Amino acid sequence: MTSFALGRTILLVQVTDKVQRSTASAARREQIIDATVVTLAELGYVRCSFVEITKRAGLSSTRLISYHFENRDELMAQVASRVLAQLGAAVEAKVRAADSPAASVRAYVEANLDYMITHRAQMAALTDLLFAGGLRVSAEQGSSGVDALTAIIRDACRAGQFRDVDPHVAATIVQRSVEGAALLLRDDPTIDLADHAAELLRFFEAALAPSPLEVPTT
Amino acid sequence: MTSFALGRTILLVQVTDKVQRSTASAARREQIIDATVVTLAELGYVRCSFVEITKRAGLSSTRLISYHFENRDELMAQVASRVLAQLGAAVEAKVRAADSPAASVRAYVEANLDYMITHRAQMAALTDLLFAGGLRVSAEQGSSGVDALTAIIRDACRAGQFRDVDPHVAATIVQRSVEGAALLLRDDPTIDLADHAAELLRFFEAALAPSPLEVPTT
Amino acid sequence: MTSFALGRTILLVQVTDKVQRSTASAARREQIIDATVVTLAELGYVRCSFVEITKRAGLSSTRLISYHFENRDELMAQVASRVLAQLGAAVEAKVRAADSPAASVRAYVEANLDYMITHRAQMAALTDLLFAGGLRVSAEQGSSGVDALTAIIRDACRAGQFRDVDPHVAATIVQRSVEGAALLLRDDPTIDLADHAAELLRFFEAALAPSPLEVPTT
Amino acid sequence: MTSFALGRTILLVQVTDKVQRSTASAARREQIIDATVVTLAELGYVRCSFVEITKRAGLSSTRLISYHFENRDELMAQVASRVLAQLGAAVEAKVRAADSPAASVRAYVEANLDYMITHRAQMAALTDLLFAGGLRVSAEQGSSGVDALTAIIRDACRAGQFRDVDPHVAATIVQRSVEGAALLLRDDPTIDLADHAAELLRFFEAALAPSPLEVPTT
DNA sequence: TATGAATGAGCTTTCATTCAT
DNA sequence: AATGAATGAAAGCTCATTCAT
Repeated sequence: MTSFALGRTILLVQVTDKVQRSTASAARREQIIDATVVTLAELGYVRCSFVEITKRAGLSSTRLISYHFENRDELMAQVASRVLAQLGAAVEAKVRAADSPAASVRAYVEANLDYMITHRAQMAALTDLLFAGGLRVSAEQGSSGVDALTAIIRDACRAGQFRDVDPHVAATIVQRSVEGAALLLRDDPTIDLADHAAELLRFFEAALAPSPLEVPTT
Repeated sequence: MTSFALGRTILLVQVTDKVQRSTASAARREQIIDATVVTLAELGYVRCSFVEITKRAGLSSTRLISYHFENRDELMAQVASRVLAQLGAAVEAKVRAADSPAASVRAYVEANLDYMITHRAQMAALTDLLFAGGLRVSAEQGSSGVDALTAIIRDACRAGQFRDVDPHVAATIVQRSVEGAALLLRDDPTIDLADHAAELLRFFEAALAPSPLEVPTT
Repeated sequence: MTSFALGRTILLVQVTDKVQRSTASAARREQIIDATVVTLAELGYVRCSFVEITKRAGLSSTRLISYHFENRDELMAQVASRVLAQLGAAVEAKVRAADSPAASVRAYVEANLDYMITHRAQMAALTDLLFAGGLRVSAEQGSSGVDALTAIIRDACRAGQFRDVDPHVAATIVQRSVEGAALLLRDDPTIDLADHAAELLRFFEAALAPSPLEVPTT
Repeated sequence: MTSFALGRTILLVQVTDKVQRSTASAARREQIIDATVVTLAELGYVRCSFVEITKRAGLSSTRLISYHFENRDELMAQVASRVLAQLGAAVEAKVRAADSPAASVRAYVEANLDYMITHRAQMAALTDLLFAGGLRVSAEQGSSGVDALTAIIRDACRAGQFRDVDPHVAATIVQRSVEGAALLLRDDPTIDLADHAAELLRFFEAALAPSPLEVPTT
């Protein structure tokens, strides 16, 4: 749902879940993915080896990872995909519940920061994958956050509910600021993101609010 | 000058230029740093190995790198330091020449984007180092574009030249948006950043412009 | 029928067809053997792994191969046995139909080359197994084209229909030249083997033709 | 010098000796190549691992092999190249010393078989590389044996010293028969190749000798 | 008859680094 | 200042095979 289309882009997050898998296998994959998230958050992409994942997952050997995933890249892509889906779902739910453009933007920002706070390992893993791992998020999965925001802002502008801004640029600015919060959190895990979110929203609301003088000047 | 104090923070950019070095040695170091910039831009942090740097520098063996730099981390820190200094100098010069807060912000954004356009490899290398490489800019080095921006915005707010915003949050938003441009450039090297810069500035100027209803506090 | 008793001799082609097997099982084995022939021809002995065979056979897992064959060696031996039997039958039929020693030799060479042309994958697989795979053909199986040829030539020599040559050496030379054709075919699949066969026969007929000065010993 | 262009052909023996190497390094490489020959002869291509080579070479670690050779393929190619060069030199010397076409053919056959007898490990290694290893000998290195023979036979035919045969086919037959001897030796290390050589030569001399009736019949 | 899951042993290769000149 | 040689550790991956159902 969110973009995070940053970093050196080499791999593509491509989910191939069309492959039929048994329940047991799916559970194993889940287990491995979860352990990989933890390992990534703890050691970073470079040191996130099969051995370390195996330790954290309590597997009998690294061979199990090779067995369940095509290769390291596929595993990492699956991890990113999983986290992105989770984050996307969380954000989408809150945005859908909003009843005005301003509320949508608010929901978008808050939902993102909320996820960051409550899913620190997932965020750390995701950031690492996208930056250090050189993972490129596929178009669908990656840009939908900015795209959704763009649509919301565009509509609000047309309806006169937002000031006349370039919707895509505005959406990008919001997105970057949201992403920036993840990095603040990384640098200082004790930071109060709720506060930061409030400040961001104050700024964006002021920036997007229709100017009282605008109508007359038109 | 710029912040970029993001990413997994493991290392500190610590410049050891106090050590006296011969001219020949300095030239060698320069050559290696340049090749490292290219390698980072091309392969990313993870795959930027001594072997790859050696190839691009045309060195006889990786031994030369080990000889001139304490270790991989020192080399990377030197690269970051070098690029940050260059970028900082470029930005600082233009910001100093500005004669108003609005002009300062404009200069800041434009100078950053200008540097990105004209120094793509350096920018790619820097982003990689700071995001993926987990480099933390030391206090002196990264006296932070955000901090400078914050000061500018704070003064402008007090003088009533900017709307009453949280200066640090505003500065952060500007900084993230500027950094985001680097990523746009990476994803699409043909993008017109000048255009993007203009749009960003339109947005920020509107967001920061003093409300006509606000009474200057001074 | 043919020799090919070459190569690093480690295994013995040992047909275990005494084991009673169901029709379904037999069909599966056939399917796997066929896929193995294709894989051998395509990738060579060393890289002909269960995984690759499985892909080409369209099996669900390599486990099916382990299930139907004792181990890799048995599978390979079965493949060799199958192809050798096929080749042997083809050659034997034509040689039996010949009505003179010269015609027999001609039939032998032509039948071999004919098989190579019409069964390229089988031939490639067989060559790989016998040369690279280190398969040794068991006595029964490989009652050896060389032996058959030797007998033919010996009889013809005694009857004065062939020049007085060492029958076994002559047979070996013919056999090697025939095998060599398989390699020509492999190096250049567009080669005209019929032409090559004709040239070979011209040579051998001249070499074996009784000297006009020799008096038939019979 | 000789062809042995048999087997699955995947790699190319390509000597890149243009690279300048120090004496010590060259000695190491030689040592490793020699140990590889022994290992190949002893275990075959498949089981000829770096570990086994290291044991036989008395190296401190397999890392030394990686250090001195680009990769496994390069090592194997170097081994083949080395043996082929040695064999080629031995054969060439004796063939050059011959003073008639018949003597040349005799020298060629004898020199080849002689090398096989006196360099069994080398021959075993070479056969393995070309068959099991899927090494393809480059044009220059590979076919020069057959080419040289072809030229000799062609000249002799034109001069009336050999019967009118297809020179290339005749050369190929000789070459295949010579190669066959290597395989005889492999199957039965106690075989008397000198005897075999003599028999081969008797056959070829008879086959190539100008027919006494030929002139009149023309 | 078939299959999913698991496995241990082994492979080559890459890495930054150190020893010694 | 430079270099060749060597190195240990660790990595991901492939292999045929076995356990269990």
